Amino acid sequence: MNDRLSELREFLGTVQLWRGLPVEQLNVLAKVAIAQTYRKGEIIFLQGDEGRGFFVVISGKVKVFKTSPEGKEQILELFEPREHFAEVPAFDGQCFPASAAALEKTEVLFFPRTIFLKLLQQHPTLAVNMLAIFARHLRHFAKLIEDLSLKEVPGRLAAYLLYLSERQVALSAVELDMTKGQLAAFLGTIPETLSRVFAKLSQDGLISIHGSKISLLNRERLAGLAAGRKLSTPQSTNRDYPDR
Amino acid sequence: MNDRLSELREFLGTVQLWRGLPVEQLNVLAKVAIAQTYRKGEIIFLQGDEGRGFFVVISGKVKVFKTSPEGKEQILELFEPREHFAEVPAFDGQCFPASAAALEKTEVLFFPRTIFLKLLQQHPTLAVNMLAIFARHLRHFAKLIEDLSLKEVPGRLAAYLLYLSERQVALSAVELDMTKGQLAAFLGTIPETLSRVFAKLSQDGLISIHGSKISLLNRERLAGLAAGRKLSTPQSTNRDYPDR
DNA sequence: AAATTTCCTTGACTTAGATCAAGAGTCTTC
DNA sequence: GAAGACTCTTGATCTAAGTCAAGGAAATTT
Repeated sequence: MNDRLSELREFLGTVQLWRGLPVEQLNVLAKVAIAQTYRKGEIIFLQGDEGRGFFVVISGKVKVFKTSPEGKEQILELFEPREHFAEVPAFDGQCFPASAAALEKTEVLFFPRTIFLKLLQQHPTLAVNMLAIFARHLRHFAKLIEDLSLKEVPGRLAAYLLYLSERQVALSAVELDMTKGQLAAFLGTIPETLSRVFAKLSQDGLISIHGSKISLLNRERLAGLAAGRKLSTPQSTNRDYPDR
Repeated sequence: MNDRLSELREFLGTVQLWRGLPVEQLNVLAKVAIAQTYRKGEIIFLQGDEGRGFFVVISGKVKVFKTSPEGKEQILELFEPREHFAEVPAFDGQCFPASAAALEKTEVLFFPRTIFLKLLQQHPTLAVNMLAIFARHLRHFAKLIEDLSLKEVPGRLAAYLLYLSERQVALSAVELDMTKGQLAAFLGTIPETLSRVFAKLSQDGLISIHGSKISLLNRERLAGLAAGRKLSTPQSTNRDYPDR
């Protein structure tokens, strides 16, 4: 067993989807995996392309997104090392329902659909892993639909900031994990609007901004916004439930 | 084997999820299924409720939806006889990510989570059925996100009318399968706006309306709208590509 | 470190679509 | 079949957010 292969096998063992797979199978996967490198901004696949397989991120960051004819973009999900994307087309053999591009220099492993399907049949545990992954995506999409349809941009931003502050350890400041332009596309808006909303929340004393570091000054009111309540008059600060 | 049980078993055999399940298992399912009836408008569960199991529609129609604090509603999916919903909470045991209500008098079968999980472990084919179902939902949600974020209401309506005309046999007229009010919530808007958009498309000669029957007069331009192009000046009718 | 590109912000303006309100149809149901 | 209750339509108005344009701040390249 040469070095590169065993290193690869070790990496594959840490990927959600393959959890519980015997070592021999990981070795098989390590052999059939096709390594690909993408430069910043490069397209990995386009919506409508034939879905020949799926991808695991080794390093870098990938966005899966939709675009309108006018050029507006909606990011569906972001993927970081050890995460995988495009499992649905790999599973059902239909075309990619969205496009994917590298947000920075990115290495991925590509797995052809055939191998994936064979493994899925042989190892029922894989199907359960897959179900867990699909279930997570479904919950995420349901949340995104709710945000787009029922919340305004300030609410979506507030929800995202609170989500970040849960994920990150830091006390009351969060660090944006993408550019503001990308965040705009993620929240279903455009950079100009996001910029204005940042300014508004800052003015109203809910946050303060230092580049990509955002301090959350009033979690109650941020949570209110995130729950769909409109930004109310400041009045007494720090009330538990701002008026609707 | 009494009559009601065998009838139930036969019905269960026609449900996607249980496809390929041996007859003995269908009998087990028929025994544990809990029949429930809901009146028109009645709530089946609310977003946030504990997900104790999932549902198969026997008769009637169910909407799964989200609501904003202000009362606006977004329908995520509609379910008709033989279809099932709330599989995700049944699988992962977390709370319902949306609410469900009966649109008319509806009979459902409820299956407790425990039985569902046991069967899933014993019959790997079920996991594959489930994956196919989840994959379909994911594609549907991705489409809905695209519509909400990147298309305007006329485009969403045009896409829906074309979808109906594919599904229904009729030549150039389609019959709406829900009230216009429900359609509005399905398309991410409100009845007033939908009504105006119907009027606009009718004025521009793309459709003609007779109650819930809609004739599609110009599929090319409807398809253009659905693809995200703006409604252009009528000029010469029936051009393949209206100017953007 | 200067230069070039990318990213972000701000201002003035436009617009799609929501809100509020009032009628007009339609369908139940008593 | 009259009464009541939904459902749909239309008008007037409002507003969140998109568009267009320009300047400034960062970051990357050479």
